[in-house]
Amino acid sequence: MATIKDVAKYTGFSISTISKYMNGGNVLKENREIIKEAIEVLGYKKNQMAAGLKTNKTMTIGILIPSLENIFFTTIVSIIEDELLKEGYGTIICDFKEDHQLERKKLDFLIDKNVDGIIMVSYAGDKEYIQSLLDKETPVILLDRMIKGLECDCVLADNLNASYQAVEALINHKHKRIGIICGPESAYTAGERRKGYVRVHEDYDLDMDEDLIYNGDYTVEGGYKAINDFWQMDKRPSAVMVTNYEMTIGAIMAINDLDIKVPDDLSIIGFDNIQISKIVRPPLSIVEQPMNDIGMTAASLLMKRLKGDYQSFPATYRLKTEIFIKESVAKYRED
Amino acid sequence: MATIKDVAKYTGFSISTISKYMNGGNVLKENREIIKEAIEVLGYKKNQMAAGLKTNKTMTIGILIPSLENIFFTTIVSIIEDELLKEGYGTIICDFKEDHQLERKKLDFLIDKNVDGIIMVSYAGDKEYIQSLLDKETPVILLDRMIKGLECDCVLADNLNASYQAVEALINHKHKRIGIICGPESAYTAGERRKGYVRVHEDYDLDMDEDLIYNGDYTVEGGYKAINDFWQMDKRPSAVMVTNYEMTIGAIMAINDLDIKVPDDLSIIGFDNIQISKIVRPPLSIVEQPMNDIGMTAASLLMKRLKGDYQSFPATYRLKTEIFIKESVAKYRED
DNA sequence: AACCTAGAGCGAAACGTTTCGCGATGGAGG
DNA sequence: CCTCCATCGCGAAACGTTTCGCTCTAGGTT
Repeated sequence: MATIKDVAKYTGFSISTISKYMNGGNVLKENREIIKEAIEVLGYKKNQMAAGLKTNKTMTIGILIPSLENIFFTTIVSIIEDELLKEGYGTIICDFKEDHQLERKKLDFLIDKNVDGIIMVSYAGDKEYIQSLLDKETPVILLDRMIKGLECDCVLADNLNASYQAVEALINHKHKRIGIICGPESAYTAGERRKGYVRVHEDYDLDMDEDLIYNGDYTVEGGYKAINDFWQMDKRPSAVMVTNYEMTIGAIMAINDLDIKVPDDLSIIGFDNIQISKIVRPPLSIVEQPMNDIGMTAASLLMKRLKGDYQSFPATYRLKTEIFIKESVAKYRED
Repeated sequence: MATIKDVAKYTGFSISTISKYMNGGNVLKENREIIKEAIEVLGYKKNQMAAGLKTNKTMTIGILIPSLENIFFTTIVSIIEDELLKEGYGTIICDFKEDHQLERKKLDFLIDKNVDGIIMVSYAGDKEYIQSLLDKETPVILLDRMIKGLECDCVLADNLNASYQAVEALINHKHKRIGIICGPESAYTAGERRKGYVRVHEDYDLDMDEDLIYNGDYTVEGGYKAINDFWQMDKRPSAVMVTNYEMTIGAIMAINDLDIKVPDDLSIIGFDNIQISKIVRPPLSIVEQPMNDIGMTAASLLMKRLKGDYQSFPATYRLKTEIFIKESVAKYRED
């Protein structure tokens, strides 16, 4: 492998001049050509480790997500990865299998790897630890969920309005008893989505039945159980919205098992994965998060911070969701 | 950040002794204790970059897959990542968005990052380039598809037997006209899955109609079109097997749109994702690849190579698939 | 004509490790 | 008692960069 030394020898310049060239410093135009050619001929590539030893930069970003099997996160990661690559940054992607213990461990691992910055989805929300990273000038971008009381950049979907609009659509279809299958109280997103539900009821002056707010746990089983519970009620809801992908799956399974007719017996709006809306019958209405936007925004915000631009820190980007109403939602009719 | 120097000063030993300790060399037991404590106190962490500069090891593995949005791959990646982490290796994960051009570019990127080894799913199958890596003693493990004419370690599912068994199951249900929705001719996996179809027909002495072998392209649209084509035939198949996940989705969409009754009008076996088998009605029969096995095997094979053990190179691990027959498959009845 | 300044290139120290070869010690074997 | 060898620790060079401060030149400003 050719080193900077070889290039220096080949061209007759000093090592420092080559280094200058490599880093975009002032070098005479004609000499630039000479060096460029030499690099070509020798196949010289900068040794990141050696450079990093001096600069304390690894040109590597750590990405930490709850699960690599969750397409919502991996889609975003894929976008981020591409954006960062354009700037010469590599990414180390870790998942913590939705395990609070592991989250800390994997985060530690990333830090050990000397990443220059971190983009993460935090469940545990270890305030002190993340603060200590920020103090060390390691930029951290929070994805999908904020951490209360922590001053940190954050990019997420507008969860409140997402559920607001979904429930609003149901109200416009004349539904009066609308169920919502929420996530765990501990999850930031779950709280926001619940708020949207509450607010739209207020705005439309609609009575709210606490029993119709189901506290799930963002798992398939949770969604399954929720529908079963709703169906055992004396006064069943005529419509229901599910607030994440896994529970949507579970809800559909329950609907199948209970032979509930959609949308005649129940209207339903799911969450996150547009693809499943196509394979179930009837086509499922869906709230879709702006994954592309989230990825792009997170990447460019991180780049900004890496360049030392801490303008408007801490920034929070709350990006608009989209709602697709399909045949799984119908006008409410009294039987 | 404390360096090895600080530890040396603190303990009174020389730098080289500390280094020796760090790398498991011979150090007096009592001194080991002293050093251990010093490291604790000072919070010393080895600087990978400095170490790597000497050893030419980054302790980083590159993983390259076609798409981060394909749960089959990400599940495997997640397992690999965990296994490698146990050995202190980090992973840089790239996807090439199913784009042959990008594959090479991303691979270059990984090489530029000085990864110690590579685990990849190759579509383009750039024989020369991968050979050049192997020549440079950079271990490469191929996942999911082999590259013809390249001597390289490889871990994949037993695709031939996967489709053999699926079609065999249909034959056992008395089906005579069985359709198969294959992948593109260029894909190694597609060829194997086709072979299984052919072989089981031979073994059971069943007539084979070439028209029932549909050459798809592993996309949702491809699966959709395949079912439509089959349904326009004079002599429709009574059962069909789909040979990847995306086409399975497409096939189900078509079945819904055409109002085909499963399994009365058509029995169907899908591929890869056990989860969708639960949310469609009736429950879908599925061929499942041993993702866990694939990941574990790939990781441990790579570790072996990294340690310089090139025993039985090139090794090919062909892992058994599992088949789950559900209600989407029924006994064939003449109408 | 004298003075400045910006541009261009150079030399050397520094980053934090690993590793090679050497010296010291001490116990085992003859 | 001498030799030998294994164990333990040390010093110094090396890995491939970046960067600071220096010199030199050429052109522009007074």
